[in-house]
Amino acid sequence: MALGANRRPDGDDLEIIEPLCAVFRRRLKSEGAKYTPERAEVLDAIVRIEGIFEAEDLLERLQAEGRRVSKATVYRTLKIMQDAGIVQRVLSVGDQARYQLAYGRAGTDQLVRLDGGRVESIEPPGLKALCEQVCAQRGVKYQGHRLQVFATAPERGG
Amino acid sequence: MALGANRRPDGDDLEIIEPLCAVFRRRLKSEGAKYTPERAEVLDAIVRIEGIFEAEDLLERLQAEGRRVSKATVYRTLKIMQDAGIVQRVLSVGDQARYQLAYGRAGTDQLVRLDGGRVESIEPPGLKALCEQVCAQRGVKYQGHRLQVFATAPERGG
DNA sequence: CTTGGTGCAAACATTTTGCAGCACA
DNA sequence: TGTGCTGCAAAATGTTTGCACCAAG
Repeated sequence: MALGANRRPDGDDLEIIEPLCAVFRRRLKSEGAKYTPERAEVLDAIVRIEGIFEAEDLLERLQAEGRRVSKATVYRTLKIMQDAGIVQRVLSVGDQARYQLAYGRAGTDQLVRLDGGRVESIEPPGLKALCEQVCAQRGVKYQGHRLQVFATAPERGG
Repeated sequence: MALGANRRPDGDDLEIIEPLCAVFRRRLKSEGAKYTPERAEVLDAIVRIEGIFEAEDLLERLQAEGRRVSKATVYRTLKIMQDAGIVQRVLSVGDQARYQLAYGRAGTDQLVRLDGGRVESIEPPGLKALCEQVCAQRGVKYQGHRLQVFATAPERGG
């Protein structure tokens, strides 16, 4: 289901879809851009992925679902969404660009399960202060930070 | 100056070059690989860069200095060094893979200048402990972490 | 000598871009 | 109705690989 049309109030993602969609439309309008079905599809897919994804994940997912969205459009939309603050590039462990939903969800800090790929938000106490301190020491202005903590399931027989 | 030959005890990088070179040679030998002049050049360039670099930085630098090392060799050497733990990939802000010396130096945490793109390594005190604590609380095994702190030049008139 | 390494250029994978027709505002 | 958007495929990166000759051990 695309975002703009036929939205029903019973989806469990709606709490996030609704405002996100609005943010996106507002942003698009503010720069004279259009809210097209393709862009809605992309946003919808991103929301449903619920985690970190690559451009190709989106493309595969959309095509597997029979959506008619081209590679070029996925990349173009992703770029717009980055500028709009809807998605953000996250730290990549490997080669490709990876993104995550940046709106409505979470802080910027994550616990990444290396076994399975699940990602959850964390809020380590005092982290922001620590980062601000680093900046203060170097005489630069703190603008933000992002932390990934990597973990695996605890050992059983070890 | 390549690493293996003509080393003199007055260089200020030697304290790091020496053991690194040894580590590299040992590693190469352990897998039946050879210690070639090209590999020495690459290692030398990496040490002299003293920070985060991309493959192309190495290539440019080497070629600007008249070293005869090809792109392919730079990439191949970089891969070997990664496996050997001599360099590590670090978080990329843009598109390309970035590396830094992983031996004797620095961790994975960075201060990213949003104005200009400079990246430098930082070591916020207690960060690792904080991350380990997060893992402990969730009952997972800490495997590592990565932090990026974003900053801009301090305001002057604001 | 043998085995692995090098440079080159072609192959690759990912992301970007030019163009002609199409659809949103 | 006009401007921007789409898909396609070609171009543009950044990285890897095949091959013939060369060098380290």
